[in-house]
Amino acid sequence: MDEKISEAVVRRLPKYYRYLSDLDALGVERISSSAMSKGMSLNASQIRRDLNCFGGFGQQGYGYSVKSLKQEIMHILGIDKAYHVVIIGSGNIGQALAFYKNFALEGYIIKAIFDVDSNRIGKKINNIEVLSMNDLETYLKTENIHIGILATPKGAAQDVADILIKGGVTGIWNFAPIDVKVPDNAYVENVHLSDGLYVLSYYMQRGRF
Amino acid sequence: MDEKISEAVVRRLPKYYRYLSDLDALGVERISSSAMSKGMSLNASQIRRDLNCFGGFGQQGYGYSVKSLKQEIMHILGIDKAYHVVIIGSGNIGQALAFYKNFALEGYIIKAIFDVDSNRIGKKINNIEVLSMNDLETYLKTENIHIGILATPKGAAQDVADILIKGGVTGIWNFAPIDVKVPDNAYVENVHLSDGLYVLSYYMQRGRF
DNA sequence: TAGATTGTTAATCGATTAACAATC
DNA sequence: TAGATTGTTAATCGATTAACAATC
Repeated sequence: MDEKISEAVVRRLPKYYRYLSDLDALGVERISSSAMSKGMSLNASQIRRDLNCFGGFGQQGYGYSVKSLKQEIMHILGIDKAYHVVIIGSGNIGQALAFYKNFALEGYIIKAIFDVDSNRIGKKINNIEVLSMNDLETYLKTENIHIGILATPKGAAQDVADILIKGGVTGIWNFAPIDVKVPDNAYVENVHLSDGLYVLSYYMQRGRF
Repeated sequence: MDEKISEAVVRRLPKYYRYLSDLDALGVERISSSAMSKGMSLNASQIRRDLNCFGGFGQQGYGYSVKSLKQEIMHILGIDKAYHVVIIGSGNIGQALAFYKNFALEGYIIKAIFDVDSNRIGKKINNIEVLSMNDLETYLKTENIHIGILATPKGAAQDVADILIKGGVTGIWNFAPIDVKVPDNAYVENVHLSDGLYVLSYYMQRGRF
């Protein structure tokens, strides 16, 4: 339970969360690891092992309570609390994320958008202010921001990340096509959207083997 | 060389491609696996092993030619040719993707956007026509489309995927928060954007261990 | 040639799966 | 209690890393 938890396990947690949310929405109350196994195309042993990294949530002879397991995973992922977020860059991706309703619903509250383009500064996107990049450093001194979303061009990403980290941000969700580096006490999730398109092209061409 | 190539290897290819593109842009002509190792934070053995899945691109005592290795990887990934693409759904994500200039530059040519919203049908987004979902099936009969990008709500995703596959599409890039299923002769890349945000939250809360 | 670096085999490590005793 | 299903240990599998002979 306090062994180091592998990234493979962590990356399966959102999948469990999604699956359990769906079950819960359908009114399903309990589920066994073998039923989950079928529904999610994962091995039942793996599911039990994954969950037991965090605690014994099941009950022998019964299975797992959908509602409480979902709740546990929300808590493990840390998505049961509110985060203050800024978006840097109001281009296509920045805008799409600013408009994405689910973020607010799930507690990721977008407090401001920053951009270098003077045509955009002062405007609002989905009722969120667009501020000047020049003011980012000062802004971070007064506001308590947890997460920065990088939607800048490649060249600016690392510099902006540095400013965010210096300003106390501990999580960066990076959409720029470059691996941004952060110190050990912060964390970055590099997205690399087009990598997925390349992998898709690979399999379309070569088949699955 | 004709062993089954593991998905782990395939998912590293875009990373190699990005790194080599950067080197090439900087005018670097040759690189050794150990230099790549440092630049990419990957083990040098792993790099040599990965590349040798596809052929012996290096030269003992010299290393790899940046330009030709980049070219080889482009070819392996199948991104050295043109793909015809349709986007389904003209919401936030659909629009952002429609506006994304790099796709066209890299040979992913967006031929049309489909939507159910009559307010959007007939309009243009970044000079690409928005057509009615009702016409998708017919459209696919006359046009040769390789890739469908799903940017629909969750509930519609699987149905639309089925129509795309029936219409001859072999690759689906799915942004809807659900795992879409396709037959064995097609391939789907499920994106699940918010999973990354959850994983980010996890590490922000728990640290890396 | 001597030095460098690959391609590849062998060793290690970690993740997945199977098995089963514990227990609800 | 009997049946079901977990939690967990042991076995297997695959991926990563190390080592080194081949060779440019």
